[in-house]
Amino acid sequence: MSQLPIETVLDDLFQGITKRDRLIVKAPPGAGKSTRLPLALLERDLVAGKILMLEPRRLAARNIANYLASQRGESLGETVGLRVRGESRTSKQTRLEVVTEGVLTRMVQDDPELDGVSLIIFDEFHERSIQADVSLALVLDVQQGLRDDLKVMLMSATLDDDALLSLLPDAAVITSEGRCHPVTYDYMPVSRQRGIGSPSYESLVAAEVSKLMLAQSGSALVFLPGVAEIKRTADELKTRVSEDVLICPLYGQLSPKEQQQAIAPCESGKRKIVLATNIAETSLTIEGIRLVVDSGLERVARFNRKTGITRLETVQIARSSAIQRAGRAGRIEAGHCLRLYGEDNFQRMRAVPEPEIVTSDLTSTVLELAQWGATPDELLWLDSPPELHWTQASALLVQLGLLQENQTLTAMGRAAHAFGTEPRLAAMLAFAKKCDDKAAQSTACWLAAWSEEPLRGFREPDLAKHLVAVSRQKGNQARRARYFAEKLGCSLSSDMAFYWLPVLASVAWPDRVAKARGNDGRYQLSNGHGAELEPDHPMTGADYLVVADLMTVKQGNSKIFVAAELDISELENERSELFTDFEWVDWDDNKGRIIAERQRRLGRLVVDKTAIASPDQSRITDALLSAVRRKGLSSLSWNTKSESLLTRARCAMNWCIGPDLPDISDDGLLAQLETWLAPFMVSVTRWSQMNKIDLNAALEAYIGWEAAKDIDRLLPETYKVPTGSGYRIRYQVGQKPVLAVRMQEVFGEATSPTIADGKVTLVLELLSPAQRPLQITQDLAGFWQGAYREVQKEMKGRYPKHVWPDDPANHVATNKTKRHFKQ
DNA sequence: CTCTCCCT
Repeated sequence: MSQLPIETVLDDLFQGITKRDRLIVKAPPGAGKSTRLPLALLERDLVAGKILMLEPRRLAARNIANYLASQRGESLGETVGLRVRGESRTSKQTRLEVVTEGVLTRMVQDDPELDGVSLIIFDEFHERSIQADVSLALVLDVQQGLRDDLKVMLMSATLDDDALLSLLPDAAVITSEGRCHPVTYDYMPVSRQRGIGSPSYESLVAAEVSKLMLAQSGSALVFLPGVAEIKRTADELKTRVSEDVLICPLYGQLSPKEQQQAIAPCESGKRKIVLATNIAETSLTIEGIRLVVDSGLERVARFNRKTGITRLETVQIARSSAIQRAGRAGRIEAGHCLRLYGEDNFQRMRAVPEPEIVTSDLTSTVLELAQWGATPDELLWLDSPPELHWTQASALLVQLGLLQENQTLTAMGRAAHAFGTEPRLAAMLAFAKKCDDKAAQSTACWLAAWSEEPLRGFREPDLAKHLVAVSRQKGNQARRARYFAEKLGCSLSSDMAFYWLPVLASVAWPDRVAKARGNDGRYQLSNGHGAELEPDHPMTGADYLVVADLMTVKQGNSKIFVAAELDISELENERSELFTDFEWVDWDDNKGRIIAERQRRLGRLVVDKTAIASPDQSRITDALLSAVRRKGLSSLSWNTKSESLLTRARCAMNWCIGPDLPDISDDGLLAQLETWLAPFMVSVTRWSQMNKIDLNAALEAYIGWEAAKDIDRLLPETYKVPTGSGYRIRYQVGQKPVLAVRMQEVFGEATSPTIADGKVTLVLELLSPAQRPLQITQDLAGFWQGAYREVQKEMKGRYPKHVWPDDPANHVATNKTKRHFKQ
């Protein structure tokens, strides 16, 4: 085998690893970074302890580990080991462990000092999965605080150097060439009518693939966004290709054995078409591939903060992914890539994919960091987790009973973390463990296994039927159920505990308990959102459901796919922590009376209520205040005086009085109604009496008598012009104050008048004798000198009886005509 | 026409 490009930089790399603690290895596909590099590290014996190499996918981890072991003439589990979910192949001899991302996070959590580990390699770091970002943050924390001898290496094909270097300024950067045989390209834009989602999309893809197979030699790798597209394309292809062409689907939910079949070499004389998701985009060599067909699409999980639901979206891939996908064609010999989009489209793609941590549900991440005992601002991030997502995730963990308000784990939270599954399911399993009912525990295991990997294409609304079906399956779900059962110390049964099932589901999805809005299948979820059953759904009419699977649609109610009927009183018996008591008072506009009731609530749902017979005055005040809050400040009876005080106080805050005043913005006042408005409502019992409130007095009391006096002095309501008349100053928040006055009345004023101890200049709106606007100026002196001449000429013509002096700055002000003046 | 990937 000829020398790989990475060999030429190995010396730099060995030097880097001796001198620095952090390394960045940038190498395009074919350099040998995931294969030659780790072997070279083992051969050189540069690091004393174990090397961990992180791969983003199980399939990739398994293949690389197998390949590395075979290169050393060993079998897996000797020097080279593997650790992924559900499979651990290591021994005392093991010096290089290939692991997946979640496994690394677990290892760090279980042993923060990472005893015996000397080097951690993050392969394919450019993919920026949330797991890789989180485990890097933890590993860097370990390096800084506990293990200054630990080395970290980030390997990537395409990565924003600047961002990474500013995160790790002292890292050694090693750049390698790639090696790739030449690849030729064809572009074929697909019209919207035949594009993704249209019924003819897969037949178009299949036609192009079979044409390519006729025209070219070798096997093909086709990148499609998801399982549905893969299955339909496979069906279409069967009728179009000859029998010596194998059609091999490849995606994550297939069993390891099926996946292995898809990437294994063909029998001699045969060729194959691999239909893959982006599981095959990196770290995977498939025998005999020299043709690539790229749909240019992928599915990404996008968390909707409003509904708390993660939805899969089909989106255009990034340019870096398009390059990776095409590169698969040139691994063995010169290849060809057909892109099912235009070349201009390729140029317009975003350069690199958006990091998952920015768009994902952070519930698992918050739990992980709480277990670690750090807040996000104490760790290093390439992209910080967004604060709003973080707060929402924390709130969910609190609701699940895993986190305390102070962000530390509860006892149940610590127990849940040990289950190694997503927080909702972990909370449910921890609850099952405590409830000490074997049937409930078995059901909990099946529910967790189902939720991790639901049955695809099983159109069945009843959650119980899903679990029964899952319990009859062999494979991933059964293995996971057994794993959970071991943790709970229970045995698995395919009889579901029907009493417990809805309770368990409510523990996992407390935000998705649904209350009927009527008899027509419309429901309200405890998170406040609307959801509905399909028409003629057998559960229509049930008072309460717990929704295990639903889909948000762009507009209107979410669609409920899988649910269980719930007896709300049973949930109250088993998990009263989910419920809160609440005294609700409000003014009902339609009925024209106070509503006062004691409510039992689950999230936003009112599950029970009793009227409070004769509410006392403070309750009535509360009700009216909540009506004010709903209707806004403008619903109060403002008059000129109170409105003027409020506006002037707000202006004063901007100009001269500063932050001593309480928050008197609309939001600030609405938030403090109890403080400033309530004391003036002692005898108000109906909305119609609200107009009796002296808002001026209330505001004056709120901002303080001294401040109110200052405001009157600094921001007077009127301004006295030289004639002695006072005119109202127009105040508006965010704008300069305006004084409208007839021009003649300010003769004798040399410069623009000011207020607020001279800090603010009045804008003069100068009017004609007939009160028509003539000029607006903030600089009266300048006006007299300049533009006044023109105005004077015009005014002399139109109002000859009035005085229009040549030197207005020093003339006597007047509101009268010449005749009066002469007398 | 409901579903990428991953977790002691």
